[in-house]
Amino acid sequence: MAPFDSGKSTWKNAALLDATCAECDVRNTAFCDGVPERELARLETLATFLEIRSGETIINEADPSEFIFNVTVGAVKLYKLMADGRRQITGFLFPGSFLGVSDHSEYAYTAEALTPTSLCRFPRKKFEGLLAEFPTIGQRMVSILMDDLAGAQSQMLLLGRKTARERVASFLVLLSTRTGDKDQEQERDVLPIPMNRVDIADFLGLTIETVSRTLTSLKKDNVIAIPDGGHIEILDRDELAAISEHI
Amino acid sequence: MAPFDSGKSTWKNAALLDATCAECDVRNTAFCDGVPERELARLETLATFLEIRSGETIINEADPSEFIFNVTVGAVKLYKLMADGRRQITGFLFPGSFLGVSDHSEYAYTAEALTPTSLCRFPRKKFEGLLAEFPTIGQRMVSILMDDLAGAQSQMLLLGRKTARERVASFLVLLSTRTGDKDQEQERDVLPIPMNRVDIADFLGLTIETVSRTLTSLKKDNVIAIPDGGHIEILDRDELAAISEHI
DNA sequence: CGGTTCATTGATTCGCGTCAATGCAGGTGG
DNA sequence: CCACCTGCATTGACGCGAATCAATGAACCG
Repeated sequence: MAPFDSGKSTWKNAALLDATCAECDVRNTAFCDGVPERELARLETLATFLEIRSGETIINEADPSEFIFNVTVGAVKLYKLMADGRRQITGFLFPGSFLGVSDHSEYAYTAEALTPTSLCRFPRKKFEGLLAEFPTIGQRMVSILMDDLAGAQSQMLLLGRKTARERVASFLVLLSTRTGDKDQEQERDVLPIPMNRVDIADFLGLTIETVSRTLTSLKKDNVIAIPDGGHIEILDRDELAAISEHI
Repeated sequence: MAPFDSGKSTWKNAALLDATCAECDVRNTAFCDGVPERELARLETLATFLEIRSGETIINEADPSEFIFNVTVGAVKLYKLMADGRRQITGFLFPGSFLGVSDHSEYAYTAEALTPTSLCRFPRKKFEGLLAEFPTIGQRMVSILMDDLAGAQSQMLLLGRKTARERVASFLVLLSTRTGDKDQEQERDVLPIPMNRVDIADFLGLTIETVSRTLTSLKKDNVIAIPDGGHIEILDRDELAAISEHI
């Protein structure tokens, strides 16, 4: 990646796309599922479709939360920073995920594209109008946010109480449930890993060295294989799940 | 507390109360704020009012999520357990808080009363009907759940990246913003601490010994005072906030 | 009073972080 | 084509912060 390309650009530089809600890949998983088919044109008038390059920032923590987003293609990381640079990645988003959680009127996290990513964007004000107009969106949003909150609780258990080995195993189990639904290599359980070691470490509350050592250890125990940096193959799923919960 | 009293009872043993939504203390902070005044009677037909003793369980992790709750009086802890007994407290709830987050159709956590607690309860199915009937409830719920999610993200930063000293300081700052709004001793910053050291440790991802040592250290540095086990006085709020973010 | 529970304090251990060196792939230019 | 980067991952040596193990203190209560 060219130097002027990394980290500094935002959605404001993003390419605008000419997409439609009716043909959207995540039509039935995002909150749009709460909008009846015949009203999709109405939804579309409020939506803007964006395309983001890898490494670009979508929203910044503590900025005013003017928009909400749905991820339609790609992968996104969410993180919070401390003043001295310590970072906690609070989640990875994949197609269908909601993006733009705010505490009162400010974004609660920074969001950055891990891969080339497509999004649809709604102004928050208009979105609140939509909630009034289509109560089923509210039901879908409550369901989505509760699932996200349940995921956050599980991550708190991981960060507060699990060992490094349990964390890495949990991460792989989690990843395997979130990605690769329509891949052909499903039975061989080869996970694409769109994030680097730094991201994994900052997600698990560890260092890159500990992540690396732990992956090596799992490899030595024939639980996983590492064909290349971008992929991990799960050799023994039951064992991995057992390690993740210390059974 | 008598032995037969601890941990085993649930809301099924709870005393039923004869309360009203109109007179409710949290009428304007809970999702009920989304219901217009004239429709409160309608809301009330769906609500059951409960009173729970200290130490009693309100819901159990992985049980079917039949109900949702609002806390109206008292304090509640939420936690997840591992098979070997390790525990992570994922939050403390105070009056106005929503209770009953579920992952699909199962509760995501166990909830237990820290003090004598009053709650109102709604069957989940009926609640979904309410969402359809009063879209403003959906808006309130989205706002409440987003605030909870933002809080969960902050806690992930704490658990993943903060030192013991930073965690304890963060906890005290957090507590001071959640409790004691209508107390007279506001300016002296004396926090009531409804939870014991084990609960604090399990919330912060530490041990009781580390919590105790850290509190002693903060006391020695004249940042806090500990008049008795149930209270902590904040002597230097700015310093405490600085420690919590390592500035 | 003894008994129980909870908090504090001290001594020691250990898992993971820190520091440092090496490996390895991809890109660039002579 | 190969020498030389540069960025990321791996591996090893060592140190530290928090956990563990253990003892003591303090409050409460039958």
